[in-house]
Amino acid sequence: MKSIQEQLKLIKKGAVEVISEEELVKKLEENRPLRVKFGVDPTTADIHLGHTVALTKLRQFQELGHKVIFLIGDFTAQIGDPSGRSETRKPLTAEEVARNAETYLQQVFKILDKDPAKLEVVYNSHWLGKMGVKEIIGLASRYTVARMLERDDFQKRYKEGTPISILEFLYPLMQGFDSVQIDADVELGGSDQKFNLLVGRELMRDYGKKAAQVVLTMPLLEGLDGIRKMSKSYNNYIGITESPKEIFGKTMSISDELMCRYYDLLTNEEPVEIKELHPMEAKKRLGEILVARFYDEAVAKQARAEFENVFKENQVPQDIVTINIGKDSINIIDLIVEARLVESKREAKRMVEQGGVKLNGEKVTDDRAEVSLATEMVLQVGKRKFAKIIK
RNA sequence: GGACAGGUGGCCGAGCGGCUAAUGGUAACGGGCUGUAAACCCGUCGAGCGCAAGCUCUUCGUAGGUUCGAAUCCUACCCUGUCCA
Repeated sequence: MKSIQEQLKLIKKGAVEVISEEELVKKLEENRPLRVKFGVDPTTADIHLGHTVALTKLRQFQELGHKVIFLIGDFTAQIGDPSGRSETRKPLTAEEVARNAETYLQQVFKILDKDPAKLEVVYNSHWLGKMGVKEIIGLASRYTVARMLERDDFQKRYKEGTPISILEFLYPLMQGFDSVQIDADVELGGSDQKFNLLVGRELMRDYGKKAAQVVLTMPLLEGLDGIRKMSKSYNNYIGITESPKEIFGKTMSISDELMCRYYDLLTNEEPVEIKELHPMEAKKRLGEILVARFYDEAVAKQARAEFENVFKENQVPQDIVTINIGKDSINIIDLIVEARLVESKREAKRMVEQGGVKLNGEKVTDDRAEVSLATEMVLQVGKRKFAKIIK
């Protein structure tokens, strides 16, 4: 086992905050596998690169000989969280949650070690589902409104006059109660989770635990736009189950600045080496690393080759959909709609007007053009939408 | 329980009887530049018909109503916030 100092160094790598380091050292000195809690809400099935930041950290804990307690918030997911923005999240059924949790775990196992000594998967419906009103009230009595409003997100919304439901006050409490149940030594989370994690600390003390959990927060990964955090609802994410082509392609479209950040948070590459490369080369490498992580080396190389083929040499991608029209000739607009490359005729027409439509590499400028389907041809709309057209 | 304010296109946010498919910003999409970068510039951005000028349908919380005509006025309901109790 590594020395305390070495462990500490690795644990702190990339982290935003450790609360508190002293307590962490004390726990490490006990020389036992620590129980490292990490919770997710299985509201969506797919995980993306943003999640992998924390997962990678969990993996490090495992490698240091600690045990990850992977908590599926199946109970909380069934309630529906009104938090944040305008759209209230709709409650999921038990089946949906179970299904999501299953696929979620499947993906998580790509990163975490499944060894039961190092990984325990728990569901919070186990204890939360059994709580009675009395116990819930008991839990609620341990925290005050003033303290709740300390959370900057609540504070902001309160000042702005946007709604905050009581349920949202309950979330941190339930999450904290999970820590009590699990007997967590450490809880890991994104930096936006700081408040909730801290509530867990206090609740543990309140429930008479000898030592409260140490809080470790990780930075939030910016999404493809480079501004907002990576999130499904912003549609700026790279999902780890996406095709190699997509992962690679999306990676290539990020800014150089963001690329550095991704290197930082998602890889073990040395920053110096990267700086020496041409940015494009560096980015291709990043794409390869990412694809390799979720698939393998060979697939990564292939994704890169494919990319270079398509964009540098203006070739058509390999795996495009084939559309069977069943007619001898067809109007170009109808063809685009048939091929489902756009959603309406108007949009198809705009595409043609704007010069974004190509047939076998030739730009189509007339929206009344009749296309003869005697031979197989390739239709391209915009930079990345392709379809093979056959009669 | 009472008084007041508000709910508009993916989001933010103007409009407050006809000139409004609805200013502006942002996102998205197309084109240019390039490293399919980013930034930047130009353009598009509800749908159907038409070569086109243009026509038609659907959209401003929900349901009704007034009017030749409503996102705009009235009524009821739903939702949100503020202040008072």
